[in-house]
Amino acid sequence: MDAVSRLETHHVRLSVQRIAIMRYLMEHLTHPTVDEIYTALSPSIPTLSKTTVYNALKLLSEQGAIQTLTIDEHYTCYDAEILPHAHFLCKRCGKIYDVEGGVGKVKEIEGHCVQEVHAYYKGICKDCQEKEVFLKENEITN
Amino acid sequence: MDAVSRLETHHVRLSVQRIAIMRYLMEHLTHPTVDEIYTALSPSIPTLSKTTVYNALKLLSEQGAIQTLTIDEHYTCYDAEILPHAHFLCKRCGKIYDVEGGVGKVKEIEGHCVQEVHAYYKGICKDCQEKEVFLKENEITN
DNA sequence: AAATAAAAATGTAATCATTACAAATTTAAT
DNA sequence: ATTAAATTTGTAATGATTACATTTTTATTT
Repeated sequence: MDAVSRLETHHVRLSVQRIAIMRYLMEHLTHPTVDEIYTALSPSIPTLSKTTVYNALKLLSEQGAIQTLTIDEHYTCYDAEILPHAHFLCKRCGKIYDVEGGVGKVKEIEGHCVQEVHAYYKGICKDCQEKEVFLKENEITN
Repeated sequence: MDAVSRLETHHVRLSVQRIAIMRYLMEHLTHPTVDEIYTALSPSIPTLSKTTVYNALKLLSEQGAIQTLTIDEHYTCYDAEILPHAHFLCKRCGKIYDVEGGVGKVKEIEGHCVQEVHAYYKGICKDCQEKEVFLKENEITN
């Protein structure tokens, strides 16, 4: 499914900016931030405003076309993968990984209507653990 | 277990401010924000600085004496309940509920070392759904 | 108890992500 | 082409969080 179809499916009116943002997210499943998206699209859309990126992401998220991740305390990031899945935030490098499994999709829990299910894991990722071993072996400190 | 013991268990050096903050969190499991804590403790500790609250919460969280919740996009809140449990954020009223069950405690997932497990649900809480019915019955709009 | 050094608290200023808002532009329909 | 509504844009404001220098507290030693 392409970006335009995704927007139409979720009843988002089309615009050059929205399509570009939606497509960027679908092609970059790395959970980018507003700044990353803005910086990446600025060259091809020179008039693009950061406010537009904020507005578009807010709308897309509200309409369910994308997912908003508030895993990191410092900034929000976005995910075009809308099927329920869990994330892993590396506290060392800040990278966010998708992980298999995670919590099941419940519609209701203890009387509350569940619209979104988020499962967050935090720790030290595989890559950083390997670097850690290397650093220790070579007596290098941070 | 009292506040002082909790701090000592997690190797946090004692101070009047840290004890007060720790005790406040243990007595108010409502996931308060920095502002709520600061406002609540200011009368009894008139010299209290908001920076101190930030510093203390950061340290307590790093030491595992409390849990930091980044469920809400707008502000961070804190929880003295450190046993793994899931939360439910009501998108209507902003209240955060503790919910039973949630994700299991895994130590490792796909090679990543898991230090914290967070499960977030978002939706409309029971209370708000009931108010919604009331509003519709009486033709009152937001 | 006085002296000393380390740790912690304090207050102000700075930072930075996000939002508000008004003006300009674009889109879609008539 | 006209018109109205929606969208984009840029600037300014907001507000949570952090940096940092100073002051105060705490714990230890003499």
